[in-house]
Amino acid sequence: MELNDYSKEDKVLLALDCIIFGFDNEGLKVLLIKRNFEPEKGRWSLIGGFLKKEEILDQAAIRILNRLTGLDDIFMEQLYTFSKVDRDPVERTLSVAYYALIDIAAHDKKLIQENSAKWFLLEDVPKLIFDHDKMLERAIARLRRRARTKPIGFELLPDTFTMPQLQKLYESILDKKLDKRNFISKVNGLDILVRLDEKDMTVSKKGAFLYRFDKEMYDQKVVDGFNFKI
Amino acid sequence: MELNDYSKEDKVLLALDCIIFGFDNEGLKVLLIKRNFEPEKGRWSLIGGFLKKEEILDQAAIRILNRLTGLDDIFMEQLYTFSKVDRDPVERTLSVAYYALIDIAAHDKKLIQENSAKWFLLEDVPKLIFDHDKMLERAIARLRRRARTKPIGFELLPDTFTMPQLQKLYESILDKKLDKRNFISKVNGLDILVRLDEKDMTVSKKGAFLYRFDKEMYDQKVVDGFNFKI
DNA sequence: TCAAAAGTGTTCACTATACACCCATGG
DNA sequence: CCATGGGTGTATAGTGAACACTTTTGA
Repeated sequence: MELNDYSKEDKVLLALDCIIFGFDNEGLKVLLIKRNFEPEKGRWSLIGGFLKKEEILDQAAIRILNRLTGLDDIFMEQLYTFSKVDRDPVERTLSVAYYALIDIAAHDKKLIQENSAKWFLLEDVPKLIFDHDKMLERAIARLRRRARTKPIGFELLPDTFTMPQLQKLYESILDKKLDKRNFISKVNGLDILVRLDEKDMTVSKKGAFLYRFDKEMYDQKVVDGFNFKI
Repeated sequence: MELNDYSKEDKVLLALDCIIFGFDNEGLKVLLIKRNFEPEKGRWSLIGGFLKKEEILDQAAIRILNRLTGLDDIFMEQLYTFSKVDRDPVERTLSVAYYALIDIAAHDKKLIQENSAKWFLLEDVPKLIFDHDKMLERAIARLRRRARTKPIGFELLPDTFTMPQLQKLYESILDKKLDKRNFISKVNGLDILVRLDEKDMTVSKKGAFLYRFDKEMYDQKVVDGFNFKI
C-alpha cells in the first residue's frame, strides 16, 4: 500500500530547456548558445536553467527566455519532460522542454551577443549537447502540428507583414512549397487578417500590402465554433 | 552568467499520476482509486507514485500502472508536467501525468479491489483531489485528438471486436454520434482491419462479425506514406 | 524596357455528410 | 411472427489541389 511519507522519496534536480524559434527572410531559425561553462563547454546547446523552489514551470521558462531575449509576453508551450538517467553527466537531472515563438526582429541583440548565442537555420543546426537534439526534433514536430490548427505562426512575425512573408513562413514551418493562389484564398477565407492601406516597399518594386492578424476577430470566431486550419 | 554548480540548485519531489482509460459497453471510463492514506484520505484520485532515482519516467509509469492493473505492455503516453507550487499540500511536488489505454476486460480485477479502485464513466467522475481534475481534462483532450490521427482506439478493445463496438468506442471518445454507414465505409477504406469468419452472438440475435486490427498491415501502410484519419 | 515580385479565378478530384431499407435470428 | 440489432449504397455539398497570366515600378 502506498504511504504518505514523502521524506522517503528521492528528490531530483529539475531543469528547463527552451527551444526558441524565430523567422526571417532566410527561413525558420532556432536560437542556440555556445556554452562557456562546463560540462560540454564550447559546444552548442539550447538555453536552459533550473527550476527554483518557489516557481512554477511556466514562470521558470519565462525567466529563462527573458534572460536571453529581453522579451516577456512570449508565446510558449510546455513540450515534454526528458528523463533519461544519464542525460546530464554531472548529476541526475530531468529537464522539462519548452518551445517558444518570437519575432526575431524584436529581441535584444546585445543580450544574444553577451550570451554567445546565435540563430541557426533549422537545416544548419549543429550537433547539440545531451539530448537537446531530441528536444529540438520534438519541438519541430509539435510546431508543425500546431501551426496547422492554431494561428501561432503570427507569433513569429512582426505586427504587420505581407502575404508573401506569411506564405514563406508557412512553407518553412511545414517544409513544403505552397501554391500562392491557394494559400492566399485560404488565408483570406479565414477572415482573421485585416489588410492595411500601407505597402511594404523594401522587397519588391511593386510593393506588397501589409496585413495585421486581428486577434479579437479570431477569438470571437473561435467562440462561435470556428476552427483555424491551414 | 550561468554556473555549473549543481549543488546550489533546488531539488524537488517528482510524482507521476496516471489517467487510465478503459471502454466497455457502457462507454468510456477512467480508473480512479479511493485513497486510504493521507493526505485527502477517503477522496477519489488518479493513481500515482513517485519517481525513483534510477528510473526514467516511462518506466515509473509502467511500474505504477502494473501495480494497479497487473498489465504490462500497455499503451501509454506522457501528457504534461504539472507544477503549481501548492498542488500537493504536504510538500512541493511536481507531477508528470501519463495517460494509458487498456482493454478493460484484461485487467486484474482483484488488484483493482485491493486498491479500492473503481471504473467511472467520464460523465460520472467525482471531484478529484489536488489538480487531478485538470489532469483528466487534459488527458481527455489529448485522447480525442490522438484518436483521430492514430489507431490508438484498438488499445481499448479486446483483440477481436465488432463494428458496432468500434463505432460506439469512437462515439464515446469523440463524444458525438456517428453515421453507421459512413463510419463503416471509412474504416473499411483504411484497409487495416481483417474480418474474421466468426461472429459475436452475445449482443444481437443476428450476430456481428468480428474484426481484428492488423498492426503489420498498418505499419506497412505508414511506411508507404499512409495517414490514419477518422 | 525589362526584370522581379505581387496579385488574381476557375476547374477538377476527392472527401465528408446525409439519408432508408432489408436481413438474420432468438424468443 | 416480430422485435432487435446488423449490414449495405447513392447523391450532394464542400474542400483541397492544380494551374497561368497581368500588374507595378525601380533600375
